[in-house]
Parts: sequence; C-alpha cells; structure tokens
Amino acid sequence: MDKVYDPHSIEKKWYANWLEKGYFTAQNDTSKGYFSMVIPPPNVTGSLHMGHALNNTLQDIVTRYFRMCGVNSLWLPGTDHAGIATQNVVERELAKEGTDREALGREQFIERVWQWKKQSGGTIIEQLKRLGASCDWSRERFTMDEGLTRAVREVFVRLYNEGLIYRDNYIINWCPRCKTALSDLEAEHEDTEGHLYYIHYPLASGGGYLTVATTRPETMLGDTAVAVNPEDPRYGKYVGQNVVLPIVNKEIPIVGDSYVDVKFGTGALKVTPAHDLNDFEIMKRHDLELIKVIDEDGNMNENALHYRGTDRFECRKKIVEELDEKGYLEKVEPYAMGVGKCYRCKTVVEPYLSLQWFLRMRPLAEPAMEAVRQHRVRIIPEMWEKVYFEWMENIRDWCISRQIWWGHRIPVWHCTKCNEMVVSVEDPTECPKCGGVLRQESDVLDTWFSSALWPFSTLGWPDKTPDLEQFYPTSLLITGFDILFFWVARMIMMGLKFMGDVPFRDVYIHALVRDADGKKMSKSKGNVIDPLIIIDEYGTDAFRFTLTMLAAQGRDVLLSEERIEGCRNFINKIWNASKLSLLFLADEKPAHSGKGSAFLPDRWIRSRTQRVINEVRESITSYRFNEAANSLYSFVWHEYCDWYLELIKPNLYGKVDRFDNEATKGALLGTLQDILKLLHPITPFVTEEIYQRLPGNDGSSIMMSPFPAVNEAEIDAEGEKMMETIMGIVDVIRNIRGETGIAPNIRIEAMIRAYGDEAFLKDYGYYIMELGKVEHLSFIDGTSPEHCAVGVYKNIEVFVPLKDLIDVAKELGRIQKELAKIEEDSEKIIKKLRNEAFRQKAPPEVIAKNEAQYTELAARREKLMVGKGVLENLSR
RNA sequence: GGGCGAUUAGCUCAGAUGGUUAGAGCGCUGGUCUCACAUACCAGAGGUCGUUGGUUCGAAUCCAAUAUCGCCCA
Repeated sequence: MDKVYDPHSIEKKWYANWLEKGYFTAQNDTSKGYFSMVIPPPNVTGSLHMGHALNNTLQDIVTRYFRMCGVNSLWLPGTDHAGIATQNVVERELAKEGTDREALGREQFIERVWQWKKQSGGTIIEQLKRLGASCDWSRERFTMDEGLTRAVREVFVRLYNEGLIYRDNYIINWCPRCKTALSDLEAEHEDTEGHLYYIHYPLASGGGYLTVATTRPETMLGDTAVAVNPEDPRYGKYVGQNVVLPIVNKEIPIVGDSYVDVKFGTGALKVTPAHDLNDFEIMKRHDLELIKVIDEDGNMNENALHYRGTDRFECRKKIVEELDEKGYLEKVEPYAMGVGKCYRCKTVVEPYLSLQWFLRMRPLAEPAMEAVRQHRVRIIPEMWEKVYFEWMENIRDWCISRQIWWGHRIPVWHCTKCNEMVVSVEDPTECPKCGGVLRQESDVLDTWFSSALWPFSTLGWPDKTPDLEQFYPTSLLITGFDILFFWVARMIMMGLKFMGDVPFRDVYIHALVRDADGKKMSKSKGNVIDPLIIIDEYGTDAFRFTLTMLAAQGRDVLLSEERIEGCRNFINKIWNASKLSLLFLADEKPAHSGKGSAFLPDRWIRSRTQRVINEVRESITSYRFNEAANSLYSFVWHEYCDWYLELIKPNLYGKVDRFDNEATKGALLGTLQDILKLLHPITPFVTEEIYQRLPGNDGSSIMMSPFPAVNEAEIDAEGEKMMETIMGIVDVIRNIRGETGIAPNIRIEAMIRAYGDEAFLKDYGYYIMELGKVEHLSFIDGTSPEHCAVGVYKNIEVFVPLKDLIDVAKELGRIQKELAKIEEDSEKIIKKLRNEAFRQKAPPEVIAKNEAQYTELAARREKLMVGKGVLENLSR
C-alpha cells in the first residue's frame, strides 16, 4: 500500500465496478421493506456546484446506509428541463450562429433544444457519479420524458375539469427580457434605492391641485383615476370631482377607496390599473378605465404619446424633467423600495396585465397544511414548518403559463372557426363542435408544474406500475430551503391531490454552502469553489467528509480549503491505520473472532466500537450527519489510532507473548471492519478499497455488506474503566514529561501508588512503560518517595524521580497550576453541596455525583500538596 | 412593515428533552523525521457561553427585554 492515499484511480475503479455489478439498482421485492427517495432534479443546463454536492452527499449517505441495513433502497435520479434557463442557453448558441429562434420557428427550435440536451445535458449526471452518488441510474428520468409529459397533461386536464385551473386577465409579473410571465415566487424582491416623486394633479374645477406621490412616474400616462381614503379629512370632499392628468391633459376621476393608506406619501394615490396589482383591484371596485402604456419589451407603447418607443426607465427620467419644466413636480425624495427582479436574468419585472392560466391554490393548500400539522409529513429541522405554514396561509393563485417554447405545452386547443376550447390529454384532430381546424395554446407550463409531480410521475404515474405501488410514498426528501415553496410545498399539494397520500414522510432541509467568510458563493463575487476542482485536488471522500462534518442542522456550511485539508488528512489517517492493521493481519483471517479476548485493549476497543455503532446509527437516522462524522473522526483517530493500535503493537510485533495474538487479531479485524462499514456511507471509496484487501474477502463489496449493529455482549463497562485508568496514568506521565521538558527519547523511572488497583496495573505495566517511555516502573505503598515529581489520576499517584532530568522550579509550577484548577473546580462544587435547597430538591443521584466529585478533587489536592511540600523542602 | 434564525476559545463551529470540572477542528506555543502516517506524534496556552432582568436548588441550555448580524415574506 502506498504511503499516502491516492484517491483518483481508486475512485474510478470502484464506481465502475459498482455500476457494473448493478448494486445501485433497486429490486421489485416487497419482502424487505423499502427506502425510497427522489433526487431534487438538477437543471439539465447545470453543472455541479457546492449546493448540489452537499445535497447529494447527504442523500447518498442515507441511501447507502439503508442499503447496507438490508432495506430495498431506491434513490431515483433525473434532471429537470428548466424551461427558461435552457431556452436561454440554446438561444445564446443561436445568437453565436447569427440566427434566432424566431427564424428557426417553434418546431425546429424545440428540435434544436433536444439536440443540445442530448449532447450537453448529461454533464451534471456525470459529475454526480464522480461524487460517488449511488443513484439507480436504470430509473433515471427527465421532466420532458414521454411518461412525465403524460403525467403533466393528465394533471392539467383533471385540474381544469375540476375548475381549479382557469384562464384570466390579471396583473402578473412580466420579465421584459425573457418575455414571459413569472409566478410570484420567481420575482425576487430586492431592496433598491429609489425616489418618491411628488406630482401635482390640478383639479378640473380649477383652483388648486392634489399632490400624488409615486415611485414610478412613467406610469402616469396610464393613470385613470386618483384615489384617496374617504375617511381622510383632507381629501374626502374631493371624491367625485375630477383632476386633469398632467402632460396627457385628460380629466380623470377622484375616487374614494379605503385601500389608500392615509399615512403614505401625500395620502393621494395615482391609479394605473394596467401596471399595478393594487390599482387593478381599485379599478375593478370603481369601474375605471384601463390603459396600458408599456409593452412586452419594457418600452412605452402607442398610448404613451411622445414617449412611444422609449425604454421605461429612460422614460422615467424624461417625464420627470418634463413635469419639472411644466411646474408639476413638487419635490423628489430618496426612497428605499422593494423591486421585483426576474430570478433567471435579474431584469426588473413589470407588473403587467395579460391573459394567463392560473391554478387555484387554496383548495390544494388546505390538505397540504393539514398533512404537516398531523406530521404525516415531517419537516426537519422543525423550524421550517413555521416558514411553510406562514407561506401556505397566505398563498395566492399560481400563474402557471409561460410565454416561452421549451416546456410542456398547455394541452388546450382553440378552434379557428368557432372559437371552441378543447382541453385534452390526447391531441385532438378537429373541433368536436364544428369540425374546424384546431390550434394549440402557444404557452407552456411553468417548469415547477412538472417538478411538483416528480415523486409520482417518475415512478410511472398515471399508470399503476409496480414501482409506484412499491415506492410511493417515498421515505425521505433532502433539499435546500431555497426551494421549500417552489417545490416542496407544491409536491405535497400535488401528491395529496393525485395520489391521495403524501409524497414523502420526511423532508430534511439543509442549509446553504457559503465561503469561509460566510458569504454566499456567486460568480459575480468570484468566491465560488468548484466541487470538481476540490475533488481533483483532495479526493471525493475527503470532500464528502468535509461537507458531512459541517452539515449541522439549521446552520450554513462554511467551506474553506483549510477545512477540506483537515479531512483529507483524516482519510489519509484511515488509510495508514488500515495499512498497519493489514500488516498485523498478514493476509490471514484470524482463527479467533476476538470476542471475549482477555487482552484489555481488545475488550476496550470492542466495547467502545459498540457505542460508536449506536451513535452513528442514531445520528444518521435522525439526520444529524455532522454528529455521525464527528464521532467517527474522533473514534478512529483518537481511540483506534492513538491508543488501540499503539497498545497492540508490543504483542503483534512479538515483544510480548503473554496474550492470545489470534484473539487480538480477531478484535483488530473486527474493529477495522466495523470502522470501514460505519464510514462507508460518508466515504465510500477509500473504505471499499481497504475492505477489498481485508483477509478473507472474496471480492464482495462493502456497499452490500451488513451495516454494523450493536452487539450488547461486547459492551464491557468494567474493561472500559480499567483502560481509562491505564490511559489516565499514561497521561499523567506524559504531562510531567511534556511540562517539565524531558526529551522524548529519554526513558524515565516511575512509581505508582495504586491503592488496591495494582493487580491489573501490574499486568499492563509493560504497556504503561511503552506509551509513557518509562524505563523502570515500580509499585509502591507506604510513604511517598522523595525527590519526585508527582501527578494524580483519580486516587492513583504517579511519582517520577527528578534526578537531574527535571528542573524543580518547573515541576513546582506545574503542580501549582494543577492545584489552582482543582481549587477552582472544588469551590463550585462545595458551593452547591453547602446549599440546603440543593440538598433538599436536587435528585439524589445528582447529589451523589457531586459528592463523589468533591471527594476525588479533595484527594487529588491532598496528594499534590504533599508532593509539593516535599519539593519545597528540597529547594530550600 | 410582518415573521424566522444566529450571537460559545484568535477563526469556523458542536453542545436533543436544564445537573460539565463548557468540547472539536484549524490556527498558535514548546518538543520530536519514534520501525502505519511529518497529510504525523507528544505536551501546552486560550472562553465571566452578546447584554440586562427573570424562572429554578441549579441556566450556555427555559422565559422576557435589548443590541448586533443574517434570511424569508410583503
């Protein structure tokens, strides 16, 4: 084995092997129970970023865990067609070729996108494989698959027939660059420094004016009223009169509407029904006129007089100038406002009146909230439940139509002759009413519409497939909080609606990956760390381990190369510890299983292993991934390597032959095997490589081996306690050595006064000598030896003769420091014990514990004081 | 404007249902190339757990207020 673990060839080799053996494929076997999970489908246009890496690492850990537990496990992968994003990518390609989609035409353009998908759409899938993802690739799906398309149509038609989908003229968020409607969620609000413009609208009756305040003066060209609150003493009297709209020179009415906030601006609101949602509502209440002044490109239209063709923001500037020149502008104030931007291209969205398709959400949201309330869907961490309810309670109808080409075309046809509308799963051939030619709706559906069906459409719905039968509801969904509303909530609604059951039992929400300074990674900030570069540099296992270790619930993952380096070192530690273990095992399977070995370190490590098995199982099943990683890290490094391997060296190198080496080898192999298996879900590659080298392995894979289960018979509290005593004594010796500056290569002398524990300590004296670098070890009782440094573990004293090795002053300093610490600690405890109320009300076991602690501290203090006294006499 | 979360060692964070003498990694200091590993080993320094009140025999942990930061929704 190499001196340093080299991940690259190993990763490639094992992933190919696993694929070839079909280990990732779930069985259609209902006898073993099941675990199932669908991947949050990445965009086909995407490439792997840190968010994906974290998300899929966690999913892979859970999948590998359940698979090893013998559960029939399905992790279903796939990609999302990502309407707007994908269309943008292909359009950019066309632009390079000097053409555009209009020139190609719809059919050809779609063809072109498919072509692109075929060539470049697999990138992210390949990257997931490099991450080690054990997805069932035989079941990979794409949201534009034939099957999924059928599911989309089926859902649309059923919702339409139930009256939940409707078509209406309404103010929606319009992206003038993408030239499509967006849902409320897709318009991201961003605080922007804007201005509040105060404009005079002269009263038609002459003599005075009303001042309106607006952030968007360019829309005044489309004003059809001014609204005031009828309760407002300043303006109530004007209701029913008219004002003259500046520039346009048209009379518009003053209406009274309680929506108007008396305290905002001047209390008089200009009403532009075609370009503001609230104004639109006011229009409906007062039966006002409606005038559009901005077109779909974000330019002023033919109703905008001399501003026709001007960009909306350019127009804002110019119109303010004109108002100013003509004396209508009262003042301009700086004003912070939330501006909606397109989540795809960051263009400022325009509230825009247009004919769109909507899905009524209230009836779907109610059962979806109930499901979470009853914990038929558990959201973890629980905090996210609140966020979920908050949104669901205020849910609004969902605008589902998009004016783009790439996506699921709405299954609605209009007769060109009689205007009949046909809504159908299958393409109709002619108008059922008049036999006329039909033309399909040109809009496509919001990409999230098909994503909402993902947990059942991928399993074959609307057909009753064996997969659907067996794997729905899925067991778990792991995703980021950023798509809780976009995706998770909608899946719950659709799952309940069409499957009559929740889409998943648990949702684990993880946080965002940020850079080392806690900043969101973004291309524009230039702080993006590319996961593939990290994998190249440090290996997949190191990377996965880092993410897992940092993935504490409800907390962002702050990733730094330093951190990854630390985990790379850990992987290397595993590698080297295994190398040594394998060296000891010498290619032979031990004749003894190691169970019940008489050698104390064996008893100890087996017992400790059981506890770690328990911790790891608990942590993974409760989604506390960082805890699993942490207990493994410290167990492997600080118990298995630092102590156990060191302790068995004398035996297996042949320096001691009092113990049954076969039993020790058995314990060694058993523990190594357990460690590898426990680690495998997190670090699949290095563990497989080593597992394959274990003596007796006939080529079976670790990923199909049974996950360790706690063996109660190996839990050995007494053995652990005895080992702790040995380790405690070694620590004391090392502390004396380290603090008083004894060189590591110098062997010292030590005496132990053990008060009844001599028997087993004598048995293991050799090991204390090895680890403490002790030349002569003796056990004493009676009076304390002179000329000694002294240390105490519990009630056991350790004496190290000073000779000329140790500076008395240094040793005194060391004791003094320890005494101070004891003093501080016992003070706290004695305060408790002296408290009458504590003695009366605290549980007896707590009191007993405190008393025991105090006794121990007092004994240590006493012993150190004696040692100190002896030294002080000496130095006098 | 409404809601949610965070505040623990120089840095990044652990600390389920209150009982610890508050932990880890990195960094730092001192010492070691010791036959698995210098991507290592040994030892050490470093925290009145944001602030102020309260509940309790007992609070980093529960409650209230406050400050700072972050996120979501309008």
